[in-house]
Amino acid sequence: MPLSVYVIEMARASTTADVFNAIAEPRRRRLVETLMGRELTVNETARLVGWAQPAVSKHLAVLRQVGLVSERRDGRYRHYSVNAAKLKPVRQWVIQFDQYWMNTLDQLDDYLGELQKGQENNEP
Amino acid sequence: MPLSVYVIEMARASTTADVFNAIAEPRRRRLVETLMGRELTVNETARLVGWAQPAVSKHLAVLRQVGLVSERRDGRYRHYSVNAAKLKPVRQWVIQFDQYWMNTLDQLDDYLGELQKGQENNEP
DNA sequence: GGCCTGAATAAGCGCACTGGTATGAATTTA
DNA sequence: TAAATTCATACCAGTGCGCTTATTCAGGCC
Repeated sequence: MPLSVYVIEMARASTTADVFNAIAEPRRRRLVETLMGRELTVNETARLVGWAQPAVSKHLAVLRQVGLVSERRDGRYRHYSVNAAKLKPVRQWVIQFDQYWMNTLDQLDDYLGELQKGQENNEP
Repeated sequence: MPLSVYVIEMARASTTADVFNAIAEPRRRRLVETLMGRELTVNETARLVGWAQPAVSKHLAVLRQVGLVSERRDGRYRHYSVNAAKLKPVRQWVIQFDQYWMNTLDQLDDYLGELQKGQENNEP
């Protein structure tokens, strides 16, 4: 008699499994872009991107479950904002391979340009 | 009489739709890491990661369809390698938000450390 | 030809996602 | 209290995924 084990068969990782899965959906990336650096209500966001409100709410729920956005309640309004630091695993994973493709001057220039920009934004 | 249109309803974007979806799967990220900077056959790869050969072949097929890996045929062997530059869209998308979370000295240090490493690898 | 190895592909299973519409809950306003 | 606004959630449908096992395809070797 074989030993049976209950296995949760996961056809494809849940969208809320991690940040990688959450941002695989283009519309969720669009939401992150839209909310980055500011705070918007659901309806404001829906108007900006031009989608139906339930679609926005549901995508925001996924982003919230992986911690990419936070919700602040204010009466019947819910203000959403982005926790950009939650993108760190993705950033780290991609950046580690830079040495394998950034081998032309053009690409190195882009890289230095981004660094410059980042430094400026971190200066007092 | 309403105008009917045949719509291919895609519940979730295909894993081969773009690089974001392709690397959402942890095992495919593992394959990218394993193949990065070298060239391995399917069986070599399978032994390294410890999975069955069909699993490796199928994940490699997905990565190949989005251009993340290339296949070089040599007799009955197929050597796979990574096209790291295909990660550029992901890299660009994530990096653009650095200014929103890299605001401590620690994180800036990490950033500069990575730059240093990249520069060294690009020197003759 | 026959056999072995390397690799891709097929079949079957269970599941969770997406979009749209409709509904429900919570809060504010008249 | 009733009406209106904001937002979340339930429901439906169709689809593709990932795993495992078995099979097929292709090339090399005797």
